[in-house]
Amino acid sequence: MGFALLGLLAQEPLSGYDLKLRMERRVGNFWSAGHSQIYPELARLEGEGMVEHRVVEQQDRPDKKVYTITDTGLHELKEWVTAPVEPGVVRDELVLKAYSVWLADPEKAVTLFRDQQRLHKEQLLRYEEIGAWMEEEWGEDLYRLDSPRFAIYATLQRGISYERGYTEWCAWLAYRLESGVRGGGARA
Amino acid sequence: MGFALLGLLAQEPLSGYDLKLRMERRVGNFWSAGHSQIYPELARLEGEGMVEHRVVEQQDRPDKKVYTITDTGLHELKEWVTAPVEPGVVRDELVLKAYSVWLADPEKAVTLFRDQQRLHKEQLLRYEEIGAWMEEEWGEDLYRLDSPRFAIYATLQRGISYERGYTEWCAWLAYRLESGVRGGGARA
DNA sequence: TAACCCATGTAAACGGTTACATGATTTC
DNA sequence: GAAATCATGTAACCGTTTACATGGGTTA
Repeated sequence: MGFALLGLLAQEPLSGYDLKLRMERRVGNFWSAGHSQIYPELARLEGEGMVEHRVVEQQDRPDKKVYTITDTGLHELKEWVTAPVEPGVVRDELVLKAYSVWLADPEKAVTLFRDQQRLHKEQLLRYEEIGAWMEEEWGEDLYRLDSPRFAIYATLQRGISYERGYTEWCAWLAYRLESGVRGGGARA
Repeated sequence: MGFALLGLLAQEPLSGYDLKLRMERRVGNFWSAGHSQIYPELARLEGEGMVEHRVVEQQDRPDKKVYTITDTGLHELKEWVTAPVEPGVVRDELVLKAYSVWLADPEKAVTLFRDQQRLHKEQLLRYEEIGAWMEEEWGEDLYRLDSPRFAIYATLQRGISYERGYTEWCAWLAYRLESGVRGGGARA
């Protein structure tokens, strides 16, 4: 989790509250955390010398602690980025449901998977819109390997490929459920 | 987690150890659990009347408890299968790394993503082989909506679409990293 | 004889979610 | 006057992972 915060702070100094807002919107669409995780984690990172903060006083709003990544933190983050990853476990409740779909009423199952197809399709369209916006607004930056915009665009591409795959799978399964056969009857 | 166990027990009675073996191989490729989670969970499910067990004595091996799903358990499982799902958070360490890849040495990053591409490609090929085997061996069953084989095949299809998408994304990113530009230089 | 498989459990640690807690300012 | 935003924290709970624990039988 700490590296998600460091990844954000490597781009710009932010308060815990700012980080919370960005983490709720899902960092790179593939991570998230609530504020109750963020504040203690910032304290931990500061204890390890990865970040430091200064208090910024505000008139109309509560004062805030603005965190900055340190050289140590930046170094650790860089090391971590290219360090090998062990394959993590993927957990997906819908796929687990699919595993027992043979027990279900096919009509209800169709409803479930068509609904999910629609939701993932909507998310796909949102991602594609954002992608088009980035291409227009950020242009050449998307090809600069040392630009954060390139990295943000890269994670968005994974979002697009993920949602496209998910949508297609839902559609495939819903179609099979609609046109399939129950019981010992033959196909064709 | 309980529904993963119920889903397996709906197909056939199994011991805790049998369940452990199947859960390690990832139920439907999208769930897993260790034995330390399974045994207490089975006790909980039995307490709720979802499963029951009888002790099977063996000569050459330790005795075992074989669990069977009850009518209650089967009913609960059926209800759950078509119940709506709240969109869960996807956490992917590699995508989180991609989010900070602009800080990294591009050569090291290429190594990371090419390695991951290869791993996901290999998994894809394994899945596709299994799929081809199922189509050959299970034939018409893959079209019978009330056959467990249909459901297993359906989850495998998600595995295939997932690994294909992942492989393509890794390839896309690695390619960009190989051919990309560093610093303020223009593209083309 | 050492390692591995079968078989079943408990305990500690860890990470994440939900709930508790406070308080000022601004918008409806 | 009520609700939402800004801002920061703690505490309890829950699910998962790792480690501890035992013990007989088989294979290399």
